[in-house]
Amino acid sequence: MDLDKQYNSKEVETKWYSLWESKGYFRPQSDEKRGLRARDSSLGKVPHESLGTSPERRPYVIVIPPPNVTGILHMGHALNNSIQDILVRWNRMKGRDTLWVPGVDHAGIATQNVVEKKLAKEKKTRWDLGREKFLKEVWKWKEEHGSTITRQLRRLGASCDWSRERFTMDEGLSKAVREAFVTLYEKGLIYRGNYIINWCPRCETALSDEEAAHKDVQGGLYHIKYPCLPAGRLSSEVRGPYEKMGEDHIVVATTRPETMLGDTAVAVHPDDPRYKHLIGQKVILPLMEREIPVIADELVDPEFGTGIVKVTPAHDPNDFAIGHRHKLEQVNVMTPDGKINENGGAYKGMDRFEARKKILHDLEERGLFVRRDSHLHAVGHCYRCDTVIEPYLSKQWFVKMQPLAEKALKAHEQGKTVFYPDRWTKVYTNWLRNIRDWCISRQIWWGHQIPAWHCSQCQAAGLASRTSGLDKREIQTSPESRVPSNDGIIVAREKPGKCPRCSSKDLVQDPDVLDTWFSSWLWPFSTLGWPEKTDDVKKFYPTSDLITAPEIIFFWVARMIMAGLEFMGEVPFSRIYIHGTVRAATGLKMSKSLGNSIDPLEVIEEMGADALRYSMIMLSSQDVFLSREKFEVGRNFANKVWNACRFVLMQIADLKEASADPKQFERSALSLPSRWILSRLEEKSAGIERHLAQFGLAQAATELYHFVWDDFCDWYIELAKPMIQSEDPAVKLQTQKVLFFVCERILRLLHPFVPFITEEIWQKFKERAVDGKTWPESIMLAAWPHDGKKQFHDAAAQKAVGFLQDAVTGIRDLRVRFQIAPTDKLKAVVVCKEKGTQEVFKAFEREVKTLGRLAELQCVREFQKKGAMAANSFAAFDVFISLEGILDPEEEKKRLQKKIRETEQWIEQILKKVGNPSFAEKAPKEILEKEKEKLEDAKKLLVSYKTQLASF
RNA sequence: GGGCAGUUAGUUCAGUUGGUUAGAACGCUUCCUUGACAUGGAAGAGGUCAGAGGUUCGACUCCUCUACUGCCCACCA
Repeated sequence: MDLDKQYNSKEVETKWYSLWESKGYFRPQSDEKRGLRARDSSLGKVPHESLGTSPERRPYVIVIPPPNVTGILHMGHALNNSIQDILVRWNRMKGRDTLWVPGVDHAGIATQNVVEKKLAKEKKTRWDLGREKFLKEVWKWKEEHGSTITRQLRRLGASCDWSRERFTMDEGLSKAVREAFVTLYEKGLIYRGNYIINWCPRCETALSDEEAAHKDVQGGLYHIKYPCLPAGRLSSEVRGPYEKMGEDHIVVATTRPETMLGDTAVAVHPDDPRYKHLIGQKVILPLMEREIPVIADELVDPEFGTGIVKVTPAHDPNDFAIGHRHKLEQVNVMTPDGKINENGGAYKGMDRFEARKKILHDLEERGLFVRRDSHLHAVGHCYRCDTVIEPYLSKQWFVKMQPLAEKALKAHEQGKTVFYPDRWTKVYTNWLRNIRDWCISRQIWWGHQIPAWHCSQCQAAGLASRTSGLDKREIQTSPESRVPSNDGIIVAREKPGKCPRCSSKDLVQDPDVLDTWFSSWLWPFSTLGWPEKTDDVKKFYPTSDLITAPEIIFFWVARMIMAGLEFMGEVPFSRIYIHGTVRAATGLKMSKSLGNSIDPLEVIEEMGADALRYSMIMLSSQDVFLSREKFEVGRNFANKVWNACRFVLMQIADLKEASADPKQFERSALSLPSRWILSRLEEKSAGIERHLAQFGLAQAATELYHFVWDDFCDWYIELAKPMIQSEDPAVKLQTQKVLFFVCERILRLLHPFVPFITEEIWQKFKERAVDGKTWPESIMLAAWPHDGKKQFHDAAAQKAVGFLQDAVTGIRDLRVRFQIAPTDKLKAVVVCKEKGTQEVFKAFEREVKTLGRLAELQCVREFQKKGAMAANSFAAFDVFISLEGILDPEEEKKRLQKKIRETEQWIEQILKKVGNPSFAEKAPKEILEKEKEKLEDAKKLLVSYKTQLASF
């Protein structure tokens, strides 16, 4: 019946989570076939309030950011999912139908890398296995390891509907991907083109702009001489000019010398007076000994470097653009794995960085190397493997983003998407306004293969573009327009039987797969069954809130909104809560590679999931800086709650009428402390509700923490102790009832934050209650205990308990100050003029005596000194204790004088404020009143101090 | 280069639309193994609210500038 002395978090957590899940509590209420959470059935009916006080009738739905299948739960996830779970549990308790769809994405590149690494240990590559076998390996890996993170989410207490768990490679979601791709293609929003993209030579795949992480790198800016070619002096002496070049050269500056092998021009600014005469001339590209023209382009910044740029259209996005304008040849000098190819002459086969060294060396030998400046510049790195990205010309699939972004912007203008906190709105809209096309093809195998088929017949017939092979990303010598090209390509939802043009059956599917985000951006509706017209789609789309970290706004949030608008005609969610980033105490991002990460699972093992959750939430008002000790706050709090409830259960052992019904209380029958705690409870519930409604989880958690610890444990329970000992059985009974009532409500308020411990305790409360059989089976199905009513509000009780707290604190202060042993029972005198205050102390005699450990408490109107006494003064009263033989009068005088000085200063300050004529004129009345009250209080205090001082 | 945050007690942070003598947690000092809890209780010390101006009767709060820290974005070779 009673709680164990020690809270066993591990046991409790496993017990309740499996019960909740097996009973189907995580499923939406509307899944009626399960017969669960039926409000009106005798099982689920809550006696004290009706469930469903929420005016919101739509279901509460959130989409979990799919964690990556290769990942494990890190602190960022723990925070994110704690927040989501709190919101879901809170809304569920408010009676809303709730749905939380969990799942993971297939993390194309990351997962493939993991499996390839495994193969590498057996000295095998994916090519050795071939596509089909390799994919089998990946699936096998996924079956074995892919559920780690979802298991960990359970440990955290996440109340996801696991029966609806999804994976981006599921058949249903794959179908959604194909549908989305084909639809966009048919609308002309997907095209295939030859562009400079971010290429990872290690993963050998294209990356989107978002997947290229730019980092500042201290590199070199190399100055290199390109010999000029005077007209008429050309091919005969190719090598000759180098030696006697004299002034006949120009100097270009570059950070990537190895790309010079692919230079097809040199550019200057058209208005640069230094170089105007060169435009139209030719220079020799050293090492390759090619003749290349000097052209003029606005893009060149005359201020940077030498003002002359080498143009490599196949290896730099700017140069690509310049090359496009000037119809330059594009010479690709690199292989997909970052080596120099056959276009690189003597450097063929060298690694790009090795080639750089060799080229610089060779240039130096020929006297063409001028100098190296140290240069800090941003270099793209693969976000998965951190390899330096190579801007690379290749044929890829793209999504035309502008039309999609415009819809999203319009929706935002109509107020359909709101960011919390508001400042992220600008980040979001700026990105949308400057959006660039999205490269969605990846040259890997793990993922959704692009639903496009190439007809060999058509391509052979020359109808096709210059694509000759599928796997070779060969050089394209002329830029293509961004118009979708149908040549030899058939895009379809399923594999076509034959080519619609030539009826050939020789069709080969495009080997590329889609960017993982191309499936993730459909998540809010693909997980509900789209493109099928399922009941779930109808009922749960659009969803309610999206909770995520800032780094994912572009990757995911913006794209989901665009997809929602495009495919569903409606934004996928209207509120977007961006929470802080979890960092190590040093301020760095937590990451395993830095060795500064804290494993949430370890924290759960050590302190419990509730402790982890509560600590994180309390810290989450902005970026969360973590260290192990920070979790002690939550652990200590959980322990406090446990023990307070244990105490309550012990105190009500003989209580027969324990109930959660608020109607059982008649104010006139209640003691002041009981009236006070009920009033506070109501007040705090409202505050917590207010905070939760606008994602103020940290404030809500902090407010609850202090209410439970300070108000309930430190004061109410302490006040209740003497009341329970009361000889008046009515007082005792009433106190027991209030203890039970308030504590049960606290459990419900706490439940969204600390689900496990509250369930464990609440079940004991349910056993104890007379009407326990009519309570719901689980606290997670109980009603949220705030209904907006103000039935317990009690200003008088709050004021009275305020006096009591002051008096007790005042006495305790005196005890400590004069080092009086706790066992010494003192005599104390309260001096107060107002009758109301006197009555309060008369009513509180027993309580003050207990809490202040007094033998005797007197309450008088006028102060009469009897021997050595010391006092603490408050505006409404003074409290004295006798200190025969302990008090040092001189010390006490000094202290009083100091107090008097302080109080005088305070009064002066107020007078200055109130005395200002403009203040009286302009300040609001309430403020004026407040200031006057303050002044009164200060004056009373001053009188007290002076009276005391005079008595010495 | 552009943008956005932050700067409050020894440390980590609160501080709601300007209006209590600026708060909490941890740490620190003193005391307490009083039958819910030492993962506890009581009391206390500790702050020119980054700096400089401005608006105002009144600024931690609003505005401007400066300094430092952090984050995001950006094609300057």
